[in-house]
Amino acid sequence: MELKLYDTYTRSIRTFEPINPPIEGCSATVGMYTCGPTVYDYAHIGNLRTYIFEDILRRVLSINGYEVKHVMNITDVGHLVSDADTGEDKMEKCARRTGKSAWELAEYYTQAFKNDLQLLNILEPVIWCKATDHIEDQIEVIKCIEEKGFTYRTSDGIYFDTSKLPDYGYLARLDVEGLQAGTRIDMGEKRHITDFALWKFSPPDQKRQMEWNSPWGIGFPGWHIECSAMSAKYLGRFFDIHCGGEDHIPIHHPNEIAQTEACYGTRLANFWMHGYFLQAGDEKMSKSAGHFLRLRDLIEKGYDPLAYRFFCFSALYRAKLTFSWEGMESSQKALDRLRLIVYELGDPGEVDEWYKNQFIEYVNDDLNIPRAIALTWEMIKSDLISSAKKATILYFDKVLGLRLNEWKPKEEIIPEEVQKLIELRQKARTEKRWNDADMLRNQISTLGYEIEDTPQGSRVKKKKE
RNA sequence: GGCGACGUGGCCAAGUGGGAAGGCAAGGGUCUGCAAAACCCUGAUCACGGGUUCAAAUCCCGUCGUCGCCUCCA
Repeated sequence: MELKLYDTYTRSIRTFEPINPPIEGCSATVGMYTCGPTVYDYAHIGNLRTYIFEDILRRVLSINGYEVKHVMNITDVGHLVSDADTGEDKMEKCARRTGKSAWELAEYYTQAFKNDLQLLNILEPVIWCKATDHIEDQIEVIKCIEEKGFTYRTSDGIYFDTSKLPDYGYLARLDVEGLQAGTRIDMGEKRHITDFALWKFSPPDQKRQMEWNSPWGIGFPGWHIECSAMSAKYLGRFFDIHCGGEDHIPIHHPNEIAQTEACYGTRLANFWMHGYFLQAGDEKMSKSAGHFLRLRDLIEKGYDPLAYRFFCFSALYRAKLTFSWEGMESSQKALDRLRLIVYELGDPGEVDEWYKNQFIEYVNDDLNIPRAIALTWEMIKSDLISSAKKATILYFDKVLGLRLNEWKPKEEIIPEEVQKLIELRQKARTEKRWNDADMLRNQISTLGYEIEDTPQGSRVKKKKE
């Protein structure tokens, strides 16, 4: 079945074909590079939305029969606080603030990030690559760009001269002259507003925690070069899909493309895909503005990380999604219901072909997960036999990744005090002393437990605060 | 100021030329000693005003509104 994906580069939906045809007897391998985190702080749930989108993409590629070589970078150096290339390095700044070393911080936030991915059931990249582990590779690419004549030197670094690429910024359809006219940022010694640093020199008066020797002097690589260097190293000079957040469309990705075009003459990736922002109420979530929620915050409020994953399924990846606690509650409830239904379906039998094909059609239509979810509910309500429903939904879950097969109703540990009251109430009920029974139910409720009477007897569960 | 996106039932949102998905909430019902849970049922002239068309939520123009980018950001 055809897989259609939206490509930001051409601003159109295109049929996906892998660049490298399959070797006989094997599935085709698809190269996928996803811009990873800058590890100077925790990820917020808006960041995580993008990684969930990329995970869905990867899983959809898989069910289409592709082997996915998924690479994600960890940016642990060189990401400046300003695109004017005049600000500080985020890692160094954070290190100074906390009194820890930049290396320790990078390690700490990398682990925190990986932990979030795991909680969200996001498949681990096949290759993780850290910017600081690839300094030599980055220097090589900068040398190559320099040899081709695209660089110039200022007092604080080596810069990329974007005016030498006629189609610079094509990905974002940048109006370079318009930008130039409306200059709002400090140009420093840059020749053009869109020029960016490839290599920054360490400040002469200051010893940086992270710095390396290079043909141009002691310093550190610019933010964009790592992606060009590492993607070429692991996936080749032209690979299948490059992903990131929508915020990368105007700056980071055009710069990556510029570097790669200058050095290798390719536009880096065949498909450019971008996840759109999670809105926090009226505005977007932002680290710099200081208002953001972490996955941890959701967990502390009693939500399951996978309920957040499910929440992200309510909108297309290419549309903004508004976060609210009401929405979170809605997703948690829906997921709880789905889990119980799936659990009670019993053992899986045969996957239903019609629903399977319908599902693939929806997810292959530029990852229309909301529609796939709607189909899931329809399938659940259909008159298929239980074993077919179970097998079919477990097939869906290869893409949805909700761990539906692992879920079991929680065994409640009931305190003895509550257990006694339940027994008393049961006795009152058999003796039809309804007033006593209701009173006991109130007492149990005060202790934080809810009672559900079923034909098999009373079931108790802890109330959610 | 420049560029761009969006405006679908109470909330989150699919649908982009011909029957307005789905989830949550709400109301009604079945069940229950009463509840709860579960299940069933119910609802939208698609921001507004023009236009194109046999036919428009869907295309075109205008108005209003919201948001994003042009500072770092997923």
